[in-house]
Amino acid sequence: MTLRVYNTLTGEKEIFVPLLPGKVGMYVCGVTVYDYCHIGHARAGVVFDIIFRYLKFAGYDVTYVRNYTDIDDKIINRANQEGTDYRTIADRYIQAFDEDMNRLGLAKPTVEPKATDHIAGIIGIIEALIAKGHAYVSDGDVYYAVETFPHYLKLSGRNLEEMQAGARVEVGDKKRHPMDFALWKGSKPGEPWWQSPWGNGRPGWHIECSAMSMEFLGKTFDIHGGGKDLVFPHHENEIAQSEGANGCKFVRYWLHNGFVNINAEKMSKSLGNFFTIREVLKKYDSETLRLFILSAHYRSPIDFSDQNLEEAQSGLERIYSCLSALDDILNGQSLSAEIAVIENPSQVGLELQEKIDQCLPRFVEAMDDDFNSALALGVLFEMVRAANRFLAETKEYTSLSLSMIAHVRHLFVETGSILGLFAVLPSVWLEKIKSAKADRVDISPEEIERLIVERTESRVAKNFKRGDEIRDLLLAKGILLFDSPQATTWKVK
RNA sequence: GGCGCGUUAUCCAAGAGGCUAGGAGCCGGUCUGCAAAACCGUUAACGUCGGUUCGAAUCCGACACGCGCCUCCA
Repeated sequence: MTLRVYNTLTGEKEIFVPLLPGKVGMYVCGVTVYDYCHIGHARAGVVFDIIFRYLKFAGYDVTYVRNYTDIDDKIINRANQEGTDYRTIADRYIQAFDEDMNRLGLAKPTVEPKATDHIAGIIGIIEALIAKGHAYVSDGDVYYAVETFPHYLKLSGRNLEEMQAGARVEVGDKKRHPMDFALWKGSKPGEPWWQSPWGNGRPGWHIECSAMSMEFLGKTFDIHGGGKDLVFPHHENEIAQSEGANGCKFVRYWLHNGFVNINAEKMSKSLGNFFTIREVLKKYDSETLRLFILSAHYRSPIDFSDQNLEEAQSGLERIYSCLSALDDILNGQSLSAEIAVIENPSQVGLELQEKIDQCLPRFVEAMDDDFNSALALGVLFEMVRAANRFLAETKEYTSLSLSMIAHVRHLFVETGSILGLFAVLPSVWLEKIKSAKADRVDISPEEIERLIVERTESRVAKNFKRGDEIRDLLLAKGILLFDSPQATTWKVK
């Protein structure tokens, strides 16, 4: 397997070769903890979660660092609004972040450092930058002099002159150049502060990521990720800081995920068109949200809408229904060695065997191509189709067919562990969806059960008219009935 | 204004010079008292105009439309 990744720095897909064979260092920008996370954060979390999982699956020893930026103007503003201190705000939203990511089923990163635990490292880098002439002190603040770094803006492919042309950059009177950015901010009265060679103050945005990545991954490491909106200025500034201070390459592969849109427009706090993760998870199951996110390539924009989430749910239901049927057979059948010493696999059996053989290679091929989860899911849906067909046409399960079914089931466990899907017992997941839908319907399960009993009695008495009336009545309330020889079951449309 | 990205059937969405993507849906069929689920079958696509090529959704150019970054943002 040869992994190829799209590198923002070069604008091309490149063969992934880690710095040290068998090891990967990966840093992903987490969040500034001043509010609840929205679906955009969920996407970034899920995308880098599957990248982390896939790298491990590919045999790498991955060190995955995802930070909390727990000191920042926004946090301070929020604290002032609520009349409390910055720590209270930061801790509250760190906890909320952890809850949200946990519910989304994200694997824990190797390290989750906080900016405020790395003030010494931050100060060290700033000192190095001043010593090398990349930074200057100005009235208690320290600024990075962007003109001293020749590669500035190499990631976003711009140049300083163009940036200034139509720019809305305010020239701070403390700055030498309008594009210079703060490394250290002197604290105003009432603001949190740490001691530094330049007086009491706090770090600027950007520097904490340089410090924490260097602490855990070294001066040069393999992968740095984040949302597209971080390319400029955040990641551009990180490069300037780290490469300016260390004099060596900072990051080998830059990966950026696309936005979540609402009606084709970017979801963002400033536009006010965002949904928090916890809001969405009230309505949709977390694996549904995951499937929705993974059904598009991570670099493309995705449009968040009820219709798209419901389609994702239907798709996931299709998979879980199949898995549930597989489980029923595997749990219900005991292997009888006597059956079929010689088996002639049927046509559907041969098809299924072919899909089984191709499943993992095709899945891996898709993921190797810049983590093409949408294509990988397509492979799994083909597996579902082949398995359903096999189940529908197989009357007696021989040891061969049972082992094929077990193999299919295992493939979903294996690929699911990479995508973070199918982690729930199928019967439990299906039941959960059913009851969640039932909550939205204007009729109680007890009432439904009562009507089903009445309908069954009518049908036994060949009173199909009454039976159909009841079915239509329930259908009008969004309840579908399924008759089988054993019993009548129901689900919400 | 600068830089960049996108436009695939009813909708969502992969693919990227000749090889069935996939999902949701529509319409037939099997099953069923009639249905549903499941399965089978069928349908349909590459924004517009040029160019390169034996062959173009795919490469090149122009145009149109949409979006993003250039200000805090995942």
